Amino acid sequence: MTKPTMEDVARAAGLSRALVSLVMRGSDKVSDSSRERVLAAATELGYRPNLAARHLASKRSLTIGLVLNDLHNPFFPEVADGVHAAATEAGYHVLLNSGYLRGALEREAVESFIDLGVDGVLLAGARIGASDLEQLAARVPVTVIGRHLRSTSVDTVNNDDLAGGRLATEHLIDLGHRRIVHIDGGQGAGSSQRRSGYSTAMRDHGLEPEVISAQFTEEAGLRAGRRLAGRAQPPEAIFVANDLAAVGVLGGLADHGLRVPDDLSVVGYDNTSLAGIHHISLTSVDQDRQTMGRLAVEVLLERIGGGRRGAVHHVIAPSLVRRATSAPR
Amino acid sequence: MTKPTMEDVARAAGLSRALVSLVMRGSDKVSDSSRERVLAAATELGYRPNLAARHLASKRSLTIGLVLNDLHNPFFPEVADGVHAAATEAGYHVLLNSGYLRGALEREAVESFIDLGVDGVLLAGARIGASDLEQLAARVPVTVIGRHLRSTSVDTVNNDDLAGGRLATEHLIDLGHRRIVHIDGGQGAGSSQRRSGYSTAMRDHGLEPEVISAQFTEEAGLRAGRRLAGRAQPPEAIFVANDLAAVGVLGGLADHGLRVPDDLSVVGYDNTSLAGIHHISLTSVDQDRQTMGRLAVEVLLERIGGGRRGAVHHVIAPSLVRRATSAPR
DNA sequence: ATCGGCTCTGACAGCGCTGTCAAGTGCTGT
DNA sequence: ACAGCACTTGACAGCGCTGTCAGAGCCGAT
Repeated sequence: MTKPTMEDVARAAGLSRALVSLVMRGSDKVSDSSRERVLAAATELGYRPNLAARHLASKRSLTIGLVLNDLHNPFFPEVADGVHAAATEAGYHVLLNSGYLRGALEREAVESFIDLGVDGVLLAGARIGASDLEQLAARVPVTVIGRHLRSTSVDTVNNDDLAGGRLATEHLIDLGHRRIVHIDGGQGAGSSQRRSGYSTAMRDHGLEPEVISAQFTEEAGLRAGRRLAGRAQPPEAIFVANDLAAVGVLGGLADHGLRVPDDLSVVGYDNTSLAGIHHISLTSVDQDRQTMGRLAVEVLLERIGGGRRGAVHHVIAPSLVRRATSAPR
Repeated sequence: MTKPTMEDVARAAGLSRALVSLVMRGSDKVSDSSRERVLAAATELGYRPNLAARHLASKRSLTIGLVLNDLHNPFFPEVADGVHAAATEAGYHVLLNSGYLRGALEREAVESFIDLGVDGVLLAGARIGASDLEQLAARVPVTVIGRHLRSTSVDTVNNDDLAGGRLATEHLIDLGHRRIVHIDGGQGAGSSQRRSGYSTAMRDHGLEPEVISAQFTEEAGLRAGRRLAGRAQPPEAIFVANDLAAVGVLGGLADHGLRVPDDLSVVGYDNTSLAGIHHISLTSVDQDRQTMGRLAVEVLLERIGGGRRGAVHHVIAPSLVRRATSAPR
């Protein structure tokens, strides 16, 4: 009933506790036959090393903590998939926590990871301020996903939001649209880069950019969509700063009887599961979140293991996924 | 740079290590002044108790593990919200992990929680087999959310799927529909109860039930929707076993030019964020997942603390949320 | 017979904390 | 002045493991 310890395994295998410890740590100084006997005894007893004790003694836990800023946002699960896959391959455990959209809870989540003794922390969509992040990085290796930072101690993994903004815009221009409006993401991560990608693409083609300021929420998109649909002359196309807001925009347009893509085209950003839903089928800019998650783990483990000093800032190229909401003029 | 220990705090406060330990454990045998000095020294040094050490010594961790079966399903985040809120109030930490939709990984997630020494495990939407769950429950307190089990050692928290199925069906009947089809969720949790809720409600009103078997996925809904839309005489209304599949159904109907709710009504189940999206606006049966999460924590803590023997099976009442996909005939 | 080389043992200290206990310390009331 | 009380101390064992080390045992090779 009580959990078996190393002692128990050693006794069952008829070998010493030290040897069992060596086997558990994967030492190569153990003969195959002994290893097998130990392993057999361990599975027999259902033995599993006590991580708390192991960590206490070894100062490392082979565990990394992943804090997702918002569980509700379909952006994050896929990042988590990538993180989980890469970490598992490297022999690390992943602990998850959510910031529940509040910076304070996010901090608390990170602190509790540190208390538990994780070897490193991954923050996806962090709300925590840049200076707090620096302080954090002094205590534990930190990698931030989905937020651009000019830090020398915090590694980051991002997609190229500038290129993504340009990509979306040029797609619409290629389709023959000229009056293209951008609904932006306010203070949201990557929002300003996406906006300037849009603006420069427009200007490069001799078009006048028009930005409507909003947020990364459905509600904000809905309002913006209604506003645009209510105009005497609605735009020919809209590039929205993320999928959630884009779906809101679709709703707002539908309220006014505007048909997508017959009357106008809409492009989103992030290519979340939402965009892929057949009933929505939103053309969107994809950032390969799975890869971002993997990359983040690699970078983090590098820092944990090698003690790299300088920060690494990875930027991956976005791509466009064409669906049913964008069509030629 | 290195993390401060109790020793350090004691020295800084000019008190003994034993006293610091008492303060950290919230003992009432400490004078207010000493308590304050200790606390002041602790915050000064940025001291945080090492959870691994604490757990090792005390045999309890004040931590519970929450395993979400699938991060991608919008059903779960809200459960997590409730769990987090209730656990925090009770002074417990919550560790999250995902089963990434695979039973084996789910098992692994639970095992790693146990290795870490959580005081109890919460499983939301567990894939793990019933007998495995029993075995698990012998090792650690377990509560399962969103799955009906007839266990004497595992507590459960569910919504009343039977009543929910009836609710959805009667709503459609009340609207004047008679040829109402149910698209079910196959082996999915609660699927069979929802199905029989539908069937009995139909029969109670002298109507003939018709069930199309599908799954809890958008893809399955899409196929079923297309199939129904292609009929010479499509049904007047469809009750779909969950929101994701219902959204698929909407897509399938739209493909065939059927308008919702003008040509037929659609009702989903779960009232996920998907249903609330304006552009979708799906009438759906709501299970109060936040409350379910809270309840699950209460039940779990009861078992952890009191050592209750028998199992508790909570069932909460679902409610209908009317939106734009259902209308009078 | 001797010498490594390999494998294994037993012992020990230590990780940071809990939990218990006998033995203080200082203060109060009488 | 002395008991009684509330608080504090120091000591110790222990949680399950790591990590290191001297040394034992056994093997084949020289």
